[in-house]
Parts: sequence; structure tokens; C-alpha cells
Amino acid sequence: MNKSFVSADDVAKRAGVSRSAVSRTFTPGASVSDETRQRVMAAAQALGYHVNQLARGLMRSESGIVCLVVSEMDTPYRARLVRALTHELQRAGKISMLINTDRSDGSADAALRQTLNYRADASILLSGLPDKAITRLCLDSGQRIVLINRDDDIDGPFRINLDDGHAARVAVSAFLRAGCRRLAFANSEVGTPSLMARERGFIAAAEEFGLEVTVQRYGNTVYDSGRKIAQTLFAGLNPPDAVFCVNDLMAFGLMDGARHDFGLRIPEDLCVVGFDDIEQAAWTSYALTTFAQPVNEIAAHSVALLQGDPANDGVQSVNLHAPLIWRTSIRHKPQ
Amino acid sequence: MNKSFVSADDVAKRAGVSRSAVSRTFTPGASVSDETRQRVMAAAQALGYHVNQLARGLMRSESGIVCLVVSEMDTPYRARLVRALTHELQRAGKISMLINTDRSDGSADAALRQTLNYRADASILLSGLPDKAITRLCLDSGQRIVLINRDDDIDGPFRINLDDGHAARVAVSAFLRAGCRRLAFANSEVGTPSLMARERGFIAAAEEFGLEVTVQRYGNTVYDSGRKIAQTLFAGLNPPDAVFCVNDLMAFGLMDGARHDFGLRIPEDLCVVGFDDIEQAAWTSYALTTFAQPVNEIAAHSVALLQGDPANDGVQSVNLHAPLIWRTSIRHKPQ
DNA sequence: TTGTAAGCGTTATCAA
DNA sequence: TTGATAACGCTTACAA
Repeated sequence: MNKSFVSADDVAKRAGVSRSAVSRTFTPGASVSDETRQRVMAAAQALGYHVNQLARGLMRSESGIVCLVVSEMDTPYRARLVRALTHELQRAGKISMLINTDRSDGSADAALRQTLNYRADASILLSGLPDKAITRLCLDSGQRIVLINRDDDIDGPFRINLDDGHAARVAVSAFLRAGCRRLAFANSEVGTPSLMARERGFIAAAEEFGLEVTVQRYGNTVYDSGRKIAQTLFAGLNPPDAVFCVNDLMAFGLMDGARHDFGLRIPEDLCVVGFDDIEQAAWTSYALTTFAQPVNEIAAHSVALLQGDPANDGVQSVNLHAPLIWRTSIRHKPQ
Repeated sequence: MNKSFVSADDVAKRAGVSRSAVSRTFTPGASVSDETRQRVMAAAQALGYHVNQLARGLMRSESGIVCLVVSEMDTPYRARLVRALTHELQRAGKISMLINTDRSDGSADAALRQTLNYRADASILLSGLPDKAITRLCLDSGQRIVLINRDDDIDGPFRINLDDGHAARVAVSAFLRAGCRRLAFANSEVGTPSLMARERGFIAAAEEFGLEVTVQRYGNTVYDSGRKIAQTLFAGLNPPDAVFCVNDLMAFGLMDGARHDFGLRIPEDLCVVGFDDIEQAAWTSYALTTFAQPVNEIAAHSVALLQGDPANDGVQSVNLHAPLIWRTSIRHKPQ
């Protein structure tokens, strides 16, 4: 019939060795003679044997599974990060389980709980706000946890953050060099720590130069929010000549609004800086000067932390630099 | 110490029942008295018990794991599809393993093989070209397989495809109604079946009206390819007044090239139609008329097929309609 | 280095 | 309905 799966037993019989010999052959650091290894390998090849990770995970302390917990995963930045993470995890011999936390109907929590059921070794939380109690539960169950751009006040997880405040300062000085004086900040109402850090940093840096910042917050960090903010910002009496947008998507919306609804030229009449450096920022219609998320570094650090890389023993958090990528949405590129 | 995981045994002891009673309580269709169920549930709650899916998968024929095999998953269309699929799978109580097949260094094959090791019940192939031998292997191991937009000539998998040919016809007639006569088709060199179907359909439909089509193929289905094609298309002696792009990303590149490098106005001087209806198509800078991928339907059909839904017993392939979404990159919207 | 035997946490079978 | 017992496929002492 459909005896679809070959077991170690089958291989052992065919190779004329014991079950344990087979097991050892497929266990990296085990002691097997070259000859038996050869025999086992040959038999395994012939039969099409694959170690059953379910059974292996049952015995071993680790299952080799890492969970990626993410909401709105089709957002360009998130999608790129997921891509980088899966790639990096696969290189490390891990396999990714993807948990979609879009719905707030509890299905997200249920899914996260699932990862416990599969005895995942670790979880990487890119976003979404799973119940803090569940995060706790994962930690208590021995999972390692990495938080990306989320500065929760819970103890235990590893954290990876960007120098948001510093980036905001860089944005201010870029605007000043471009001759801008009427600064604005376009934010969402999401209010996550990293977004708020950009806002605070921008305001603080502007203040040092005696400049006030018009802050607008609206909706989610999406295109339409930027579009909406453009409407209120440029319809006012004293429209800004420079806007720092909390992410690229909002920047695109703002630029389209400024150009289409108000006939503004970029960068002649208006300078714009974004954050993320998603693919669209390089498109000719936008050519957005923006801070780049060091996606590959984030991914590399994440799996290093998860693996308990001795190089970062005791390290609980990593701070990465987001460099400014110059395009033409701002005047006066230095040099 | 770190007795981090509670087993059914622990629950059984606390509830004063047998292991089997616990197992039955967590098995949907099993016969347990209301009283024992209550007792077991209470004990499980108190101890924080979760069924170990690894062990369950070992016994049962199915593990509850579904693999998503995808390359370039940060592409807007793919990302949206992955989002929809994970959502739908979670609703069905399944969990997704994500396999990144970007690298052609064999790590993809290795990863796909991994899914066999975890005894995944099924695989959904969105893209990428995993070795046909591996697809075969998965099938032989009893996995169900769904192919999305990939008409491989291998037997066994379920298929989900779009009416690419029909869409191409609709594009032609839309162009004709807009008064266009010099038709062009912008394709990539990727040559997957669905992309080629769009090309063939477009050429055939144009021919029926006695029109010839200028076909340009370049690189991948990305923005830069569209940009490049614009260069060769509009620098020629007889530039087209209508271009059907094989996907939205290429359309954006083509539009930016046409406008920026050649000063063409859209839709006055040039009509453009794309395919996918990704988010950016709705952005003001593009406002692209395009065929929508019925992402949610694709996801729904995928999991229905995987679950062996009796409603589609014997069904081996599903053909879905991609409706044309009208925006302003083409003149004369009907009515 | 090798084989034997005892788990790992489930579910399925079979009496009771 | 319930409980004992035998799988499931693997790893890992332990002894040879």
C-alpha cells in the first residue's frame, strides 16, 4: 500500500546494522566508523530515507523550528524582512513557521500558541501585538524571543533596535542645509516606540536650532495617511517647506498629495525625507531620500541571538545604524 | 528545574484520570463524559498544558503543517498572497512553514526536503522552480501539492490558474475602444506559462483586428525591466500608443520611463494596462488600470483543495477570473 | 565503535 | 465511557 515513509528501521535492516547506527549517521557529532556510515548512507539513498524531525524533536531539546510572528506582512518593509529572515534561518539549518497576527479576533493568539505546541525553539516578533501574557508563556516554555523594533517593557527577550533618534537629527540637519525653515513631521497614530522615537528626536533636534515642528498624526503608517496629512498640512496658512515622514509609504502619499493637489515641486518647493528605504523609494516618480533599514543585518543578528552565539554572550539588545540614502527629494546633497 | 513542558501524564494525574482520557478530551470527535472533560480541562488550564503536536503528528497520519514554497517573497503580489494563505490556513487550523527558494545554491532544495522531514501534509508552490524531482518526491511521500499559476506538466498536483488569455483579449478591446492602434506588449524573459499565456493571448486578439503587436522582452518582471523596455520602445521610429505590461511592476517602470525620459502623457499620448493590481497601482502617480489577482479566492481554493474538501472531489484544477480594475492609465472608461 | 533497551508524548486498539 | 497497553520513529545512556 502506501508505505510512503521509510523509517530508520528499514534503513538499518537493509544496511545490516542497528537502528542506532542509522541514528548516529545522521547526528552530526556522533561516533560512527567510516564503513558503517557509507553503508547506511547507501541504504538511505536507495530507500529515500529522511530523518523524521517530529520524532527527533520529541527526544531532543530542540525542534529546529523558529516562529516568525508578523502582522501586515505584505507591507514592503516587513515582506523584505521576512524574506531576509527565512533566508538566514535556512542557512542556519532552521525552518520558519509563519504566524499571521492580522486579525484581532484571537486567532493570532491561537496561532502563537500553536508554535508552542510544535515546540518551536524560538520566536521572532516583527510586529503585531501579541498578548503580553502569551509572550511570557513562550519565554517560560524555554523559547528564546527576539523583538525587532519593539521596545516592550517585558524582561527576557532579545531586542534589535535602530538609532531612530540619531536618524531624526540627521534629517533635521539635512533640511537646514537645504535652506528649509518650516519643518513638519508626518506620523501615524500607531504610536509604537520606534515611531515615537523618531518624532521626539526630530522635535528635539529642531528645537536646538530654535525651530518649531508642525506635527501631524493620522491613521496607520500607509500611503493614504500620507495623502491625508498632505491635505491638512499644505492647505494651512503657513505650509511647511520640509517634511520628515515616519516611513516611506506615508512619504509617497504625502508627495503625491503635495504634487497633485497643490502643484508643489519636489525638491524645489518642498523637501521630503522618509524612513525604511523600501524598493519604491528608488522609483523615478519618488526618488525619495530616506533612511535605510539594515534588513540583512537585522536578520543576521536575529539568528545569531537565537542560536546563543557565544560571540554575543550576555548581549540582550543590539542597536543598529540606519544610514541616510540620498536621492533627489531634498536639495543640496552634500559634496 | 526547568520542567518547562507539561505532559498529558501530568494532567491525568492531577485530574485523577488516565492519559487516554486526556487525549480524548483534546481530540475533537472522541467520546468523553462531560464530567471527565471538565476535570481534565480544569487540570490542563491550571498546569498550562498544550498538546504536543510533534508527538501527535508522530501517531496521526497528518502533522497539520503546510509548506509555502516561494521565491522573491517580498514582491508585492507574492507577499499579498502569502499573507492571504497564512490567514486562510490558520483559520483551517493548519500552520505554515515558509520555504525561501531564492538562492539557487541548493539551499532551497534542502529546505524543501526539510518539509518532508517535518512530515508536512501539503505544499503550496507559489513560484520558484524547485527541482521537478523534489516535487515528485513530495508527491510520493503522500503530500498534497497545489501549484499556483504554474502549469507544470507533472501529474498529481492540484492547479490554480487565471484566465490569462481572456484577460489579454479584454486588454486589446479596451485599447481599441480608446482609439489606440499601435499596440505593444512588455514581457520579461522569465517565460513562465502564465506570462506567456498573456503574451500569446494579446497577440492573437490583436491579430483578429488586423493589428500587429510589438513584443519586447527583458530581464525579470521588475520595475527596472519596464524602465528599460520604455527606452527601446519609445526611442523607435514608430512608438506604440498602447502597452500591455505583463505585470504591474513592469508597468510602473514603463510609465516612469515614458513620462520622464520621453515626456509622454498618460493616458493622452500613451495608454497602459498592467496585471496583478498590487497596492501601488492605486497610487496617484500611477493610477494604473490593471487586472486584479483574486488573491483571496486563490487562498481559499488552495486550502479547500488541500483539505480534500468533498465539494471539489476529483477536481484537479481551478480556473479563476482576473477582473479589470479601471483607473486612469487608459482613456474612455466604458459608461 | 557498536548493539540493546529505555524512554519521549502522543494516539489507537481492545477489553472491561 | 474508561483504562491499560501497544505502537509511532527517533535519540541516548549503558554495556559489550
